[in-house]
Amino acid sequence: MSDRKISQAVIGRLPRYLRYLGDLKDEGVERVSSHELSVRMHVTASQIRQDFNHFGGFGQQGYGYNVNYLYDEIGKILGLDHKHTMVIIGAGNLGQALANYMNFEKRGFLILGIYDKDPALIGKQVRNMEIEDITKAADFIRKNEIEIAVLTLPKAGATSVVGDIVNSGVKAIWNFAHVDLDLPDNIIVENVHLSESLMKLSYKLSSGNET
Amino acid sequence: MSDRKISQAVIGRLPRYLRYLGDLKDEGVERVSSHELSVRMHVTASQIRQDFNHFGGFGQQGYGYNVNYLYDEIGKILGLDHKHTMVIIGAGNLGQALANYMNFEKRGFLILGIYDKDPALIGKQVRNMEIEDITKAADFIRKNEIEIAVLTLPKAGATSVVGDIVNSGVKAIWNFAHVDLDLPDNIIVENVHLSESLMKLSYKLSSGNET
DNA sequence: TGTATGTTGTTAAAAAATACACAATGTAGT
DNA sequence: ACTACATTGTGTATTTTTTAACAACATACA
Repeated sequence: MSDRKISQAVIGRLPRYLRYLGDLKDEGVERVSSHELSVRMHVTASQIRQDFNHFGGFGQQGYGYNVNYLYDEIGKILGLDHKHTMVIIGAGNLGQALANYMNFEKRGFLILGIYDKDPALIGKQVRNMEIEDITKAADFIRKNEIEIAVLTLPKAGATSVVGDIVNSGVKAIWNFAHVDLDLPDNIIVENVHLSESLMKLSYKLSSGNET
Repeated sequence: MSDRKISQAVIGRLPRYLRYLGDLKDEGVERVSSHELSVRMHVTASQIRQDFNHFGGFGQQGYGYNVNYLYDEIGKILGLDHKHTMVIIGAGNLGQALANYMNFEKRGFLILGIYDKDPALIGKQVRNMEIEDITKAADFIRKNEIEIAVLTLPKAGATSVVGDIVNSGVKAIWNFAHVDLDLPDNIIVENVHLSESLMKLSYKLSSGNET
């Protein structure tokens, strides 16, 4: 119960629950108990129940959870029950890779534009789109009420471009640039810092050897 | 002090400290106090001091921290004071994008091979490498004592390939596939689940609107 | 219908992470 | 050398997160 602020930790676990429930669905499993799920996922059953209870509790005593129902409910919580529109800002290697990645579309994330400032890239075909001049991005976002801007630019470019993008009314930024964007509170930011992930890996490599 | 197990939370913050210290270096700043840093980074000064103290404390009372020294020390903790070797398993869009991403090399992460099973990709030039048949990967890892395998494969491919890779003596896996790899304890795994990141973004979009 | 069993939702306890507070100690200026 | 000031390292308190425990309730079978 309670609509109190859900902690980041809980939210961060939801996509993983969804993935395992998807697997169960594919296996044709109809019901699952928190205990069974805990064994599969290597977490405690208690945590699973606590997590689900933040949203009201989806189970039934003596029965467990209905896999399909739970899958749908978590999907709704994560906003996967409706479409989201995105544009990619920065058509370098990573930007193009994301544009080509089909799975986002399956989940309802539609990529409607890809932009760059490099004249050598503008006009190039990527999947079903043509890379356009980055100066046209803000206008496109405004006209089409795009929700999400994906920032796949080098550090320097990111900070200079982000102002225009934000002013165009975009609601969220999926940020792959190596900077912490300083944005108004109403703009949602989700960072993906690949190099930080790699450094964590490197830490584990180095610290593990000492033992 | 103390070499007790450092929590994931602390380790996860180190790369960000490093980034800000790098910025300070670039600005020519010689010393910084935990308070100054806390203002820049939007965290508490207390947390900064606590974090650094896990590794012995790098500061001086009445003075603060020497930027260059602290930068180097954190770099060492993260294992950035020596080179790391990697191969990329899966030469799709993402694999190629990572291969082309120069910044890893600057940090000492050397990409020495890229592999795929798709005959249409094998032989293709990516940066300074040629995509090779995935069946050759394990041998190359063994001979060259490669530390890190980057897994940029679809789900199905990942699970079938990972056994050979692990047997070849690789120490760590940087996993971009949408699976939780079930591996021996001595293998280090760092996951990058892009779709989970996007779902978190989506959650924030959906939950924010209700308020 | 009744009883044994299974499993949740939820309360309570334990553990972990974060923030506070300050003595100890160094700096810098006179 | 002395004093005023700055800032760390660290012990303690607070908050958050995780785990354990169990009453309440549904199921399933006799």
